[in-house]
Amino acid sequence: MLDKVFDPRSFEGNFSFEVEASLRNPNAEPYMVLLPPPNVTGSLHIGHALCYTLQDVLARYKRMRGYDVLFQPGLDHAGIVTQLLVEKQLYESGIEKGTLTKDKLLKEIWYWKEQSGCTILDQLKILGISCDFSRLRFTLDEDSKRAVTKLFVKLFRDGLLRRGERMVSWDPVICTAVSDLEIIEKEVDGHMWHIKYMLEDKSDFIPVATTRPETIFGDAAVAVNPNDQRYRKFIGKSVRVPLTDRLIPVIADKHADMDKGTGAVKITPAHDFNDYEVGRRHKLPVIDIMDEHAILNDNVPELFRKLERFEARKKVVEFLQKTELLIKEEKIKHLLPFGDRSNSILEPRITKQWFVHAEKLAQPAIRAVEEGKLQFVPTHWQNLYFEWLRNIRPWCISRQIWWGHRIPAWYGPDGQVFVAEKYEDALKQAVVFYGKNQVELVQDDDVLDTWFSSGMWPYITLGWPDDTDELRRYYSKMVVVTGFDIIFFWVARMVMMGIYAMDNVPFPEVYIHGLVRDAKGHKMSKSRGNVIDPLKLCEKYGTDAVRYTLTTLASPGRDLKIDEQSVEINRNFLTKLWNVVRFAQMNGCVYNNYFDPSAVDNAFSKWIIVKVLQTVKEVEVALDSYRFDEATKAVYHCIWSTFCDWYLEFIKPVLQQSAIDEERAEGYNLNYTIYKKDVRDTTAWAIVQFVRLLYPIAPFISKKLSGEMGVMEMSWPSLTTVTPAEQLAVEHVEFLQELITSVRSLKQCLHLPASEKVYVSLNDMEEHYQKFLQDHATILRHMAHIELGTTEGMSFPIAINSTVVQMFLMTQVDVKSKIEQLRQELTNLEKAKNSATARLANEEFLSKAAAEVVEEHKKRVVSLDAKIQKMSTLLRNLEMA
RNA sequence: GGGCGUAUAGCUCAGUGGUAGAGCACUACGUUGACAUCGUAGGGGUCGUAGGUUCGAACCCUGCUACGCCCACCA
Repeated sequence: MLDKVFDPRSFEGNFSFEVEASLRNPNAEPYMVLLPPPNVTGSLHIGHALCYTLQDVLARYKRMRGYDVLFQPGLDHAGIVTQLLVEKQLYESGIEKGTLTKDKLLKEIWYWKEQSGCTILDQLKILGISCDFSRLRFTLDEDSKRAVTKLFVKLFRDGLLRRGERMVSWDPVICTAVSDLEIIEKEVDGHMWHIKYMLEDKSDFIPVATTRPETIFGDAAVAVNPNDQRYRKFIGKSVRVPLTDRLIPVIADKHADMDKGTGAVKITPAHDFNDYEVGRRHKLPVIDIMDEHAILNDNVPELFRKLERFEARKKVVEFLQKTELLIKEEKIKHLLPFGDRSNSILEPRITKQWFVHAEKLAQPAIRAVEEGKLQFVPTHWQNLYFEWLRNIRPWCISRQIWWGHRIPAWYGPDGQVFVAEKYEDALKQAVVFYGKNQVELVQDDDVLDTWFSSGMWPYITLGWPDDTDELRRYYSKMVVVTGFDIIFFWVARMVMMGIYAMDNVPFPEVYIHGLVRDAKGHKMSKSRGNVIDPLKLCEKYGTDAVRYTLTTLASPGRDLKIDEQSVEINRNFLTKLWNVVRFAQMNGCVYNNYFDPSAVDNAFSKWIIVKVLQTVKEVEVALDSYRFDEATKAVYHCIWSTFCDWYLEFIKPVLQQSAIDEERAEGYNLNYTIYKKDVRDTTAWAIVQFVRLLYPIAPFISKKLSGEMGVMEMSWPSLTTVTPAEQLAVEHVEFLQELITSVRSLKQCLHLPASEKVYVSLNDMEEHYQKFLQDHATILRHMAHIELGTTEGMSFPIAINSTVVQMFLMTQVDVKSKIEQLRQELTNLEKAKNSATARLANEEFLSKAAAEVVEEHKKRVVSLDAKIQKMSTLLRNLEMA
């Protein structure tokens, strides 16, 4: 027996889903869910909870539908994030940054990974995520290293990867290059300084505007637009770089925009992306004035050396003012690039880096989506994917940090590069290259962008580069569920690298969920203080309630607004289900394995079976199309509004012996012994189906309750077809529902107590309805204190479906308000009739609308007309009474 | 500057051409046997706006407005 009080914490811990997660069925259709590997440093936030819950719903659902499901977990080493975090912790424990050797720091990070890497895995287990933990992979484990090295070498040999000196975005705090995606643009307050660049003979000057006066020492030219009348006379002349003696040319270049700044722009090839290009066009010298920490180097006048960039800026402005070269200073707001990890302003910098020729890899990835081999759900996200891939630039994959995949490249004494999977192979190449046996090679110090290994995740986890059974079986049979914010970072790269290595898309569908926001629609953030901790919610309301809430909020293409109240509401729903099972237990409803839903012989059971099967179908359709919201709503509605509110109320008199005795005494002709058994079996059967439908979403309570009902295995409900006899039962029950609701409503309107006895005449209805009502007189009495047959007292019309029946009342009541209401009802009926009639009078409607629509309108008019006739007659009687 | 999304009841959201929906909130009534974490009934919407297509538009098309997001540029 279940406890009276529903407390999810009392049983959740009893279920571990690891065994079923690891079961493989080689004879079934393969299906894989690829868990986006969380960072080793991570802990579960609400976004993870959503993403992982949806995946778990899919995994469990597919398992129940008989698929061979591989739910693959993993952890990401998350290069920069992890290294920064460990360095910070070491710093807090007294170890200065930069004092540890590379080996020691790596040892510390590995140690820390072992300590904390399990945190998020434990949290996944709390959330009930049923991935196969026995297959857990790490993006930096030995097999991953082998795969990453292999792919790197393959890319290099195919000419898709090269090392080159280019301008990259440089993070001067972490001291590494970063990729375009790791840049966050933020608007900040700044200044625009207008500076005089004096002609060589000091006869005149060109005004130049800049936001970065400290970079004047790197200037190689001043550019003006060739069409700019103001400055045409200066082209070809030389101007002096302020605060120095250096002369630079005035050049004509379209890059100079006449409408921006002063129209004359300083060209600093070493410190600006555009200027770098201009410099190349005009073969200007590249003067690098900063070191890796963005501190000014020896290429600037002595006064400014060793100054940090912002100090230097102040000082330069100060000296420009002193020397009267400063024309004016304006306050402006402008966007600046920040590193997403260090939150420092990035510096364009020329360095040697490894680049992937992404443009080439992107083409088949674009085609895959164009040709429908890969579909985004919802579809519109493909626009974002296309936009990025069609404008993709070379992907800088080298990082000047220590934690990550070491780049498999070695350099000879003259800098010649040898790329190979192993040192020995590189050495062989070098021996051949130099034609001597003794060559000293040094391996590249850099590591790879974290997303390089993540991009390979679909096949790394299946054993690539080995040709494994799993790889053949599950690759391209998987699904990826993730947020739109990593379509570029991860999804696009998995597709590019997947097609490149495997010659096929890794997954045919990718589901993109929304962002979890707070109740007001604000992004959750620590600084805002509106972060919702999913684990705390689980603790308070139960994991199932949290999972259910996230699932029901997952409407396609929308962000999710969540608050505690919504979790509470769904907890209430689970409590309801709990109480349903208690009710079943109290009334001897036990699941019978041999119960045949098509053999039941009473209308109510037939009706609820039909409703349950409809719901099963709805849930299947919903989950097959990633409509998580619809799936939860269908179950919710069927359990609460159909099963609890109606079915259980219908059957209470049957289950309660005293009522049955009474019924017998009155001589009705139903066999209540069979009836009761049918009803008990059906109740248990329905509950078991509900629990099965809910299992993917709320596994803990489902497991618990199915156990209570005597079922352990979690198979998906099987559908049987609905026969005409069942259809009639459905009609009867729906007729009864309408009658009961209308009588209740009528009583309330007349200010009568619900317990007031009323009479319903059978005269106005077809014979099979009469018989049905007579057979179930107890139920009418039980649910609405309705008696059948009498035609005395005050008569009230009740419109049901296509007919109007009469309710009789023995007591005198004030009918004024009811008459008012009935008049309104009559008006509404007439309005509906008129609108349908008007349409039928329209010849264009008749000729152009679909035949069944016209037919439906005709039927509607006939039915409405009959109702109106009857209703108005009865209303007149009432008004005269 | 280019692109995407959203706008339906007080709130959160379903609804892809044929009689406007759900949950919550609200109002009234109701608790001694599944459940007050509840039940019964009820009120509440000119579907952002202006046009167009159509016999018929919340739904399709165009413009506009508001909010959110992505990309690019910025001396």
